[in-house]
Amino acid sequence: MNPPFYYQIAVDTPAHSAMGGLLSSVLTWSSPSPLSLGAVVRVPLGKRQVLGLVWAECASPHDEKSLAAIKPVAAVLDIGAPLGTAWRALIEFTATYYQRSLGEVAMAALPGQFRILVQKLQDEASQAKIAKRLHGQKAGKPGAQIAATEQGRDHSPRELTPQQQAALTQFAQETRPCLLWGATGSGKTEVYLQAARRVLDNDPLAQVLILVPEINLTPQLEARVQERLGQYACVTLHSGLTPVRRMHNWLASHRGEARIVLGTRMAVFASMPHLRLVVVDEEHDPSFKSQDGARHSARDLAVYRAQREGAPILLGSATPSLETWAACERGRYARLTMPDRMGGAALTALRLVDMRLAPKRSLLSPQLMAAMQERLAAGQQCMVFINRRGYAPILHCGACGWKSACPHCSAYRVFHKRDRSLRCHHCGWAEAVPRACPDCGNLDIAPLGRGTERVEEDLGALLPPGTRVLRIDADSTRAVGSLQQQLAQMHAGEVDVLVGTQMVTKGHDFRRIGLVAALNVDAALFSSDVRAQERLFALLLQAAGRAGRDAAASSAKSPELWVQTEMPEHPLFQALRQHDFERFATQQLTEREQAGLPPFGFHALLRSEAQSQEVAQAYLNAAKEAAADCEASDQVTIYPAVPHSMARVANVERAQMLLESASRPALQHFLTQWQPALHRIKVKGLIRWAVDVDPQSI
DNA sequence: AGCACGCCGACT
DNA sequence: GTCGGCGTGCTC
Repeated sequence: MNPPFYYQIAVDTPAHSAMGGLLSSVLTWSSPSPLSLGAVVRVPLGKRQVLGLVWAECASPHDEKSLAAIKPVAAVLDIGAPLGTAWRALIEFTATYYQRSLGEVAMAALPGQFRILVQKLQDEASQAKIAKRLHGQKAGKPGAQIAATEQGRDHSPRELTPQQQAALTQFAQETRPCLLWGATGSGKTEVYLQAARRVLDNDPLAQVLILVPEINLTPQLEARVQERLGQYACVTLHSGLTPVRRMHNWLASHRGEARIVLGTRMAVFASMPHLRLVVVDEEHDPSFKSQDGARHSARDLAVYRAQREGAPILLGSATPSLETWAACERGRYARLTMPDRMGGAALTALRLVDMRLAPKRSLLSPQLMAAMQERLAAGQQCMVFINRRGYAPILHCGACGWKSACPHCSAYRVFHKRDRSLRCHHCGWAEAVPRACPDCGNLDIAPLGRGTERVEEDLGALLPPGTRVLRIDADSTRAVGSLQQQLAQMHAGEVDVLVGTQMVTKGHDFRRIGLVAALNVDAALFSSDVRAQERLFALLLQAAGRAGRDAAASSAKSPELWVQTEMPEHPLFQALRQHDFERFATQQLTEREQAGLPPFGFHALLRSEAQSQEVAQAYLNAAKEAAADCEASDQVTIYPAVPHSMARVANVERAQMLLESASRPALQHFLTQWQPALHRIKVKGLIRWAVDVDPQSI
């Protein structure tokens, strides 16, 4: 009998070892025969069987005790080739940079269906069955839902505008990551597709990764890819796919069969053995930053991955993130500029309404209503954007002051008139609207503020009878396909006025919209969130881009973006008026440099959750004390522990502590040193804690 | 995270 | 006398 081989295998056991660190989730198993690094395996762990990834070979342990604990690997999942060196490097980088265990990151990056297969099939113990499900070969049907490859159709390139051609040429010559800074309607998508075509045409194995911020944007880009690059197999990866389908698409990419992978942030972890081009569309979008588990930025990881694998990367946006913009200024990234809208479409004009002069508590100013009526009379459509769904954000009793607070969260429940409910948008707690004030019995309880439902109602009352108002938000689009159906109604001209949340500002071209109005934007101007203004600028410019793509074609009045504000003199609006992102970015970056904020300083948050605020903060305070002994702690400022801005959600109190450093490597080094101490701290009643590197908001 | 073991209150 | 509450602790 030959001596067994020993391997370090990554498994999902958060904080297994009190040592913490990268390898805290890597344990040792044996195998009678050699295994490939990157092989996906099933291993016994305690009483269960779990998914594992072979990470490294290791020597037989010398001490008897740990040798006795080692069990053999139970099975190897046949996924074709093992996961490659580059993929494993991406996982290792992610785990290190975002301070998570290797196993957690690796298991989250693999299709969830793998875990289910391991559990389902362990009693059947049939390798053949596992193989069959992995390949999905039932009666000759192809496993992956790969878009049909049509050889016959004409997929010849579309003629590019000179600025598109220039951007493409420059991109082909660049070795640095490239920002494609293109106005809304300048044709960024066509540049992505041509760049992809070049790569795919020249290399029969080449694969292209395209990331989009939202699942809602995949169908239309998929259609464009199908139309322009239909001869190449394309798969999507996003949370809307069934687990089995996602696994098949993932495997198609892993095997190199899918030449184009199109997806949301999860797609950055697709195994792509022949990755030759990465595109990140709307790179500034906050959705690229994961808000659960390992809080990674898919955009930043895409940049790392592309550079690591020598693939060119194109980051597209009309309003780039200030991080990306600063990287261009420093020459780390190249900037490709496309200022002109295609077909010479007119720039949307900004109209500011000074709400200090409007009647108190009115939301729709008379000027805005008059302008909308004018547009409607001219046969144009209007869009009203308000980032609040429901009827009113608060229900309020005028007699005793009762407000519709959520019993489980530090938030108010939103009044939804449609189903007469009070709903908490944070924990989901819902109740029927009380007939009278629950505290004093007063019958006269009133909605406070406005959401999409109420704006829809107001518009119905204020606009001429017969005006067709449609509302699009998370509530109206709950059913599958309803978003597409509602958008189609809008395109078909069956709607005069569209009311919606953020959802409607992204990606959809409504050619007949002449006027876009943004309501209730002032909160962002006064927010303490460092990125609030950046997000508002992007949102408003994006909203402006929804209007007037056809304006040049008709003799109609040029398109307008209406913003109602109590601070029309704010510099953000002055830059927005000129569609001058550069001016806005320069001004913001100057402020951030002076304040040492990103991208001039670097942040991490230590977050904690407990039944009480005291316990949550006690953990953070203990962590702060332990920090003094860590290397590089002199280069890191640790701020006092404070309650999270939404302190309680679903009866859990949340606290956080900000860390700041002028040096990214110093912060990284410090965090790595700190990690074991964080694991060692025991505070009674603590539910969980986590480090969030490069937090989106603080 | 699971899933054990383990040590104290209300049931057949 | 057992069923079961969830408090600590381990998983190669």
